[in-house]
Amino acid sequence: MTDSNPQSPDLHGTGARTQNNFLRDIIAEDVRTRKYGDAQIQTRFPPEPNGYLHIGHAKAICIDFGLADEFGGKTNLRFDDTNPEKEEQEYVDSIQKDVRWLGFQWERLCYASDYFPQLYEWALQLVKTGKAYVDDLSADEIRQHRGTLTEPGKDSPYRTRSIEENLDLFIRMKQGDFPDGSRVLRAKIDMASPNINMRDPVMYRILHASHQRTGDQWCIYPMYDYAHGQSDSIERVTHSMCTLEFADHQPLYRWYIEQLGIFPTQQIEFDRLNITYTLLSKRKLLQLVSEKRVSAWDDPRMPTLCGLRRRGFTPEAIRAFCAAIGASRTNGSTDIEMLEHFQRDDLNRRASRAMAVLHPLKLVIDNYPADKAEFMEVANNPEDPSAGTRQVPFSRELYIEQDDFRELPPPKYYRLSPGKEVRLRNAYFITAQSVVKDSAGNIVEVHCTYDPASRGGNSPDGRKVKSTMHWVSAAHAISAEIRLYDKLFLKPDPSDVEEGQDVLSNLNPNSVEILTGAKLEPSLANARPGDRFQFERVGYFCLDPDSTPANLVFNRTLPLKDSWAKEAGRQQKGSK
RNA sequence: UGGGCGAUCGUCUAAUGGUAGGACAAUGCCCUUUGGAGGCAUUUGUCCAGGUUCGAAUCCUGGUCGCCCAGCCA
Repeated sequence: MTDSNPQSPDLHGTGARTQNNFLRDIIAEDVRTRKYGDAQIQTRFPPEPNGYLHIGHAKAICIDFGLADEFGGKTNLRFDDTNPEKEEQEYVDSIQKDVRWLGFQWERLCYASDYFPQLYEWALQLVKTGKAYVDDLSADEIRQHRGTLTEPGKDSPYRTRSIEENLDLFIRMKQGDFPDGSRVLRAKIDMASPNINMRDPVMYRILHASHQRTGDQWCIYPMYDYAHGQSDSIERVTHSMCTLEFADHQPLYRWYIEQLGIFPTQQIEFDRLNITYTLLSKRKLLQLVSEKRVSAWDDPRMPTLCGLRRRGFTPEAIRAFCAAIGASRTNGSTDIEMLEHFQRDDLNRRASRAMAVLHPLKLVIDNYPADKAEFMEVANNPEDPSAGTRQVPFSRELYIEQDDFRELPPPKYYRLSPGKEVRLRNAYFITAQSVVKDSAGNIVEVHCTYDPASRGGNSPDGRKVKSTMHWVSAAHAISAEIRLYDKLFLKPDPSDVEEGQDVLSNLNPNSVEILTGAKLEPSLANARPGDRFQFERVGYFCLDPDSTPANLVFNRTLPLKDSWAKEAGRQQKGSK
């Protein structure tokens, strides 16, 4: 951090420094010049309740809530519920839950539907001042009249209707005199505008649909473009942050606000979040769910907040990630490693350690008494002494990881092999002596001897070992189901598909692997759903809600970084 | 080929006419009772061409490339 690169303080207790960005600059300047007088900074997070929130929304939430908070302002949660055909209460509920889980509290809970009466009054006003008209053209005809990107549109034949007729027709639209799709209310702006959004945009459509909040009270519904800017204005939102694709709509929002003479909210657009190997489109995520390519919205492979939560991700890590990526107006794609880094960083500091053997291999200590068992004192988190210690049982027969033994060790393999001495973490030094194989030649047991003087993991003679391995006592171990998750998509850009294919063709067929024979240290029997652990030398895991005392289920949040895997990969590559 | 927006290490992002910096990733070394974590070091960048200026990532001109817009979706 240098003087020429000032950064904001650590705002959310995430430990991550927040990058300066142009949004903060704009707000800071508006505060400095007292653009809004004594009024506080007001922002809003405006989701449509038509799906579950994902990590892309987390970025927007952190911007909307974070920036307001930084300048002593407030943020409303507003549901942009103007399309009853796609919206559901289930989504309204999940969105509130996810925003809270992320760690934010809204000032007011609002709904665009709360403004339907006001919006209707304003529409009446625009009709009366000749700024809006009822169009009888069909959707198809309206499209044909709209022109193209390079050609201007043509006026609708109904554009010159009298104010009286427009008023009568619009009122009757609202009364339910007409069927769906028969007419719309349009703003009278400019069919030749180079900005297509200004070519007499539709304000209201007839929809005899029941709305999740207003029921059958309305049969005309405002378009998003007619509702959004005014909703911001009603809430006296000072800074309305949204994604880049809405930049073209700004002139329209301003037009409505000017015609109506209401509070002018300032809209500022920033770039949408993209992450490699990840799909961030509500429509496509809905497709994954409805076509059962994943188990549900909260499938741990989903980038939804509920999916990430179930996977074991923490709100602190997601906030730190969002702070680190900042915001700009550049289209790009953030490496998934960045997200994973902040999650590992958080869990490394906070997660309790435990020993778990995913692929068990029996280890027998020949010179350890068969009837003996002792308890080893083990640190719950070496990064955090205040996390305390626990007692872990040790006995003659243990399980170790299959990967931790090689009869013929490759170069730079430091783990157990015949004649080699290693340390069992927090226990003893052992030396491999022999193996037992089944009829197929598979190693089913490794026999070793231990050094009783090395209890706790150090030899009094100062002898060093190259490797430390985790273990669980066979007699005391508990079993669990382990779900190993990997990337849902094969390509960095999932939408990079062959002609005629869709994103589903890029689905990773091995995005989940279920292990049923894992052996865990007994303390893990007390875990509760949502509890997160680091299984030492393996990765971060989280107890799944599917878990029962009789069948524990752990989700792998992320594997630990594994420099041996990298070395082994290098060796394999080199030998080809 | 209309309009809008943009282009800085491999990736994300700072520098607002004055030393191109940080994070992720990568590489090497050190350390380690997790081949984890940590420490140190290193590599890589201003889209191109002109111009203005003592000085340009920043300002100007002209290109190039990318994204968004033709829902009665949001």
